[in-house]
Amino acid sequence: MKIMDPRDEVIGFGPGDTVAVLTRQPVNRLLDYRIPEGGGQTGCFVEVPLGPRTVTGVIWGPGQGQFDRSKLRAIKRILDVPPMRAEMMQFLSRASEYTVSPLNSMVALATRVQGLGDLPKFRQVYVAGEGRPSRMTPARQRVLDIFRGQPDAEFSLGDLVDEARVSASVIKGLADQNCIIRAQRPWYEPFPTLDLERPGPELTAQQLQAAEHVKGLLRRGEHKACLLKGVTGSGKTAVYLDAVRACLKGGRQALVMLPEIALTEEFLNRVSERFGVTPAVWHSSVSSRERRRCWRMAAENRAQLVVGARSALFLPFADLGIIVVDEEHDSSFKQEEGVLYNARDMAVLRASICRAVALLVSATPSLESWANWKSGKYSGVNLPKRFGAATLPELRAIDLCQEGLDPGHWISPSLAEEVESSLKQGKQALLFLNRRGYAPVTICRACGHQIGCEQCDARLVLHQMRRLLMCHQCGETRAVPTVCTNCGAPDKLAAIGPGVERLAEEAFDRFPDARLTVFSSDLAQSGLDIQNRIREISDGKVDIVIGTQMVAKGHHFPLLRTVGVIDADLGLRGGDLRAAERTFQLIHQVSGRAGRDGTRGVSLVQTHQPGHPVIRAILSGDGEAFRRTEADLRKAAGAPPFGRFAAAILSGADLGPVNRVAQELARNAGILRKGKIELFGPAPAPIARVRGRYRVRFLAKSAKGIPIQEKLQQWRDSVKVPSGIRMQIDVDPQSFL
DNA sequence: AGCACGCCGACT
DNA sequence: GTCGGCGTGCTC
Repeated sequence: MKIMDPRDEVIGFGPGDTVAVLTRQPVNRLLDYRIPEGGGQTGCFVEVPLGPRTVTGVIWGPGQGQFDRSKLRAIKRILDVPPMRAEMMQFLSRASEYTVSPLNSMVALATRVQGLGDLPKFRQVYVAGEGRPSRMTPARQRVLDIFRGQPDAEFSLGDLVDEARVSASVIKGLADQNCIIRAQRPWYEPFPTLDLERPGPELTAQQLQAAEHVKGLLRRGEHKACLLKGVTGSGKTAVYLDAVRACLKGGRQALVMLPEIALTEEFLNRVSERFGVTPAVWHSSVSSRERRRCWRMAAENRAQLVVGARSALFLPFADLGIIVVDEEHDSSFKQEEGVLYNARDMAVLRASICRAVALLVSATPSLESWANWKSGKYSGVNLPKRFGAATLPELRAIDLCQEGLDPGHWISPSLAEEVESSLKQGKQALLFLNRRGYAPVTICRACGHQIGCEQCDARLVLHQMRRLLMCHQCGETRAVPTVCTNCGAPDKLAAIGPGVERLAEEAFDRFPDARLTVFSSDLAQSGLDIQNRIREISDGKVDIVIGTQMVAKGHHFPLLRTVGVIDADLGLRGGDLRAAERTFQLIHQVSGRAGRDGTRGVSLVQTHQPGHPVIRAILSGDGEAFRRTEADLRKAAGAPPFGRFAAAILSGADLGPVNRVAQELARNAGILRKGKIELFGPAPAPIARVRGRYRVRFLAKSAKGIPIQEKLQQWRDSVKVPSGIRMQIDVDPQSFL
C-alpha cells in the first residue's frame, strides 16, 4: 500500500472540505475527515476521532473520497502549533520508503512530545526582591547570597533548593516577605540567543582551511554532505562550531548530533564557552516539559542550535541550515528498535531535502562515508595534525602468547610496568576493556553448567558491585545463587573471564596506592554524575581509569599518558561484517585519549594475534591504509558499502509458527530474485532467543545502486504474518545478531 | 494501539 | 443452555 507523496506546495482547505489525515496510531493509511470551522491546510497537526478515541495526526493532503461521505467525521481540533512543513512531510515519506517502515510510524517519530497542541503553561521562577527578612537565618542568608551574586538572575524553586541547600519552606518564607519575588514565566521561553560575535579560539591554518570549506558550502547553498576527518585532538569541534556560527549568522538553524547522551554535558560546556549560553538539548532523558519547549522553539525558529541524539533529526526545524553528525562512524546512530534507521544516513537525507549541509565528523570515518567521499558523492576535508603541542601516542603491541598471563589475571607485566612509570611521573593511566560487569561467565565446577538467562539464549554476566547476575540481552537480573542452578552443588560456582569490575580488582592489587575509578554504563548514575567524574579525572584526582567504550568516546583527559587495551581481540571474535572496522575505530579512539597535553602518550595493545591485519593496522596508525584494505575485502565480498544488505528478522514466542512463516518467505524468494536481490536464510539468529522470543534471520543482498525497498516491501506483503509473530526489515543492518 | 465482533470449551 | 477465552478486523 502506497500513501500519496506529500506535495511541494501548501494546500489550504475551507470548512467542510474533505482531507486525508495520517495519524500516529499504527493505522498505516490515510483516513478522510472533514475540515472544521476556521479551515486548515496541509501539514496541520490535528486531533481526530478514531473509533472511540481521539488521536493526533497530520493533514497529509486532499481527501481521497473513497469512503462513504455520510460516515465522514470532522476533525476535532486543529492544534496551535506551526503546521508540519512540506519538506518535513517529504523527509518522513522518503525515510519511510528507505527504511521500509510504515509512514505512520515516521509521523510518530516526528511527534514525540506530550501535549503537542496544549496551550503553554507557566513555570514559577524567583527573582531578587526589595524586602528585608524579619529575622535572618543562615539558610535565608545562603539563598539571598545567591541573588546578591547575580541580581538579575532567575531561579526555579528546585535550583534554589539545590544551590542553597535549603528546604522549599525557606524559599516560601522569603517570598512571603518579598525578599525574593515569585514570577510567572512562560515555560516555552525562547532559548537564549547565542553570542555569535564572541571571539572564538584562534584556529590553525589547517582548521581555518577546513572551516572555510564548510562555510563555502553554506554560502553557495550546496546541500551536499561533507566528511570532516581529523585525527583525535586535531580540533574538529572548533572547526564545526565555526561552521555552525556561520550558519547561525546567516539566520538558519543548526543541529549537532552526538552518539551518546553521556557526551552532551561536556559538549554543552564547550558551546557555552564558545557562544556564551547553553543551547537547546534534545534526547530521551530531557524532561517532557523541556522537550516540548525544544520542539516548539525548533518549529518557531526560536532555537538556533539544538544538541541532540539521533531522534533530534525529527524535530520540526523551521529553517535548518546545517546538521553536524559528530563521531559519525558510531554505531549508536543506528536505531535498533522500532523503526530501524541510521541517523547519520537520515541526516544526509534530511539535509538534502531542506537544503542544508550535512557535516559528518570523525577521526575514523565509517567505510560508508569514506567511500562516498572517495567517489566524490560527499566532499571532504582533512585535519591530519593534532592541535597545539599534542602528539599522537606511541602504539605498541603486547604479544600475550609470549608474555603469559597468570590465570585470573589480565594485566601483563609490560603493561603493569608502563602504568607504574606513568604513576611515578604523576600521570594517569587508562585500562580499556569493553566488557561490563565482573565476569562474563559463571560456571559450576561440579557439573560444568554455565548460568544462562531463562528468557534469552545468552549467559548471565556477574555484576559484583551490584551483587547480581544480569542478562545483557534483555536486562533481566537475578540474585547471585550460592548453589548451582543445575546440579545444586554448593560453593562450586566460579567466575570466568574478565569484566571491568574484575579488572579494577586486579589493578587495585597491583597498584595499591593508586586512586582508581571504574566507568561503565551500568555504574553511571546520571549525566551529571558522569560529568563530575570526568572532571575528577581531568583535575588529576584519579590515577587509573578503568572503563568500557564509554571512556573511549570524546572525553578529554589532559593528564593521561598511558592507555592499556586489555583485550584487542575481543571485538574481532564474533566475525561479523564490521568486526574489523569497529575494533579499529574503538582502539584507535581509546588510544587517542593519551598524550593530549604535549607529553607523548603510549598505548599498549594486548593481543594474542599481533600479526592480525587489523591489529597491525591499528599499530601502524595508518587509518587510510586500513580503510583501503578493508574496502578491497568488502568489494570482493559484495558487502557494504559496495553492495547492499538488508536483514529480515522474524520473531515469536514459539519456534514452530516462526519457522512456518520463514519457510513461506523462503519460497517467495523469487520476488526478490526478480529485482536482482539474492536471499540467504532462514537461519536461527546468532542469539536465537531474546526475551523469550525465538528469532530467525534472512539476509538479502544486492549490488550497489539496486533499489531494493520496493521488492522488500512486496516480499514482506507476500505472506500473511500471523499476530504474535513480528517481522522486521533492517535496511543496511549494523548488527548481525 | 484499542476495541468490538465472533466462534469454541467448562460452568451455574 | 451461557460466560468468556483471545484470534481477526476495523477505525474516516
